[in-house]
Amino acid sequence: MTKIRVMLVDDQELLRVALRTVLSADERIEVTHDVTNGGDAIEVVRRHRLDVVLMDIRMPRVDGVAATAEIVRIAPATRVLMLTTFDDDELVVAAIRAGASGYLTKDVRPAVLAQAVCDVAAGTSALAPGVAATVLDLVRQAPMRRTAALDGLTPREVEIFGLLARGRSNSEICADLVLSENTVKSHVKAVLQKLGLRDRVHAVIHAYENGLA
Amino acid sequence: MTKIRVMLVDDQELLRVALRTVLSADERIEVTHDVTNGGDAIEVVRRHRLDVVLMDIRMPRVDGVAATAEIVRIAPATRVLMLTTFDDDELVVAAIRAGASGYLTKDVRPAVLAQAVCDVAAGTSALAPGVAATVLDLVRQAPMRRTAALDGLTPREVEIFGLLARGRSNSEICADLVLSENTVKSHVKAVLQKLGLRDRVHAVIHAYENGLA
DNA sequence: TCCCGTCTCACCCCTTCGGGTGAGGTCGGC
DNA sequence: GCCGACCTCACCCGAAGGGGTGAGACGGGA
Repeated sequence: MTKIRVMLVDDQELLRVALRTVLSADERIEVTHDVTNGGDAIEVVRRHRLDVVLMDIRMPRVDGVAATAEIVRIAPATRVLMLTTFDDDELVVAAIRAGASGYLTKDVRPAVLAQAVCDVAAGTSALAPGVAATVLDLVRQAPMRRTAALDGLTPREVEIFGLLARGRSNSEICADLVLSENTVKSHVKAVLQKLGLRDRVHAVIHAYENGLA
Repeated sequence: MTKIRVMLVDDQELLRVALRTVLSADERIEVTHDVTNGGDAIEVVRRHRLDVVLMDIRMPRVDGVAATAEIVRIAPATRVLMLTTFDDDELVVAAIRAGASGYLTKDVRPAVLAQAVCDVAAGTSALAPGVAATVLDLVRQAPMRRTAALDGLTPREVEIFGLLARGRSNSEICADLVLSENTVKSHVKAVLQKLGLRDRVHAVIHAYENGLA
């Protein structure tokens, strides 16, 4: 049986050594490469066949998430296992969306780490317990990216948009905000125009697609 | 230090014995109860303080998902760890939504099981590798519950609903389906009426809220 | 066979909506 | 003080949407 070919990607020399020691102790695993940043990792993936890339999410130059996206693009068969010092919600989601097969925190116990590498190599996934909770929460209540797909809107318009997204009619909005219907119509018009939306129906779609609902 | 109080819920005697043996071998864990169905489990939770409920998802009478929902309702501090023979996508999601803190398959290795019990007792979560993949997929591409929040709609109406959800106007729909606008309006009216929706805006909301978009 | 559900279409009516235009008031920065 | 952004409101218009009603055609099940 051939060993699982693993590359380590971490800017910390000490940690790379530690990981190499831990993983090499497992007879199923062979650490074949060892680089310090995402850019180099991508180069290695381009030139060699790898089973698992164990990557720190925070690194100089090309960060872990970007590197992951590129790696899964050029080598779909190669699994990426994210490694981080803490379970940051946003990074977890970003990493998963980028195509990572797992997400572990660095306080993971050696045996678990080795097992996780084997798991992802086998095509399954691995989540650290602390991370799993985060991910489960996301499944429970659809994720909401609070970014501004509301660019250029004034505060009042954002408020109007929120009501539009909830399906309120103009007359309801004017009741909600104690405004004249004409004013509401003005705001709605401004919102649609600024966001380039055809009508309130598309405003609702826009809201959901951008996680504002 | 007090031990983690665990209840086993499984209709298979043999498995309960096995679980009890495995878990009792861990000094952090104490198996305090042992029942054969969801209804009994709920009763026990009502009367006793438990840390973790280890529950089979498939059981006669009250199934695991329903029991989980009830347990987390009446005892939010009690964690439910789902146990199943295979990782069924739908059940995983149902269990998570019901409030389960983890989901393991029965082929889990004893040490991992014990650790998982401790993990969820500590407030984190546990996912079997095979299950983790399923859950990650759900995070990657927004989950879609293909269940019928479309109850009572005819095939044609479902089709119309799909277009409504995408923000198509009546005239666009009539072009899409090669129908007269009057016909489209008839269908739209039927859809809104059957689903109890006020207008197409609410149809869009309905679609997103039920994962049909 | 008849009936019912479905799909199709028509016509009328009224409300809602979106676009256009204009305008008065407030507030903060230059 | 002036200008600009913002909030407020008004009026008009035409298009789109939703409610009501009715009806012809088709097909499958009782």
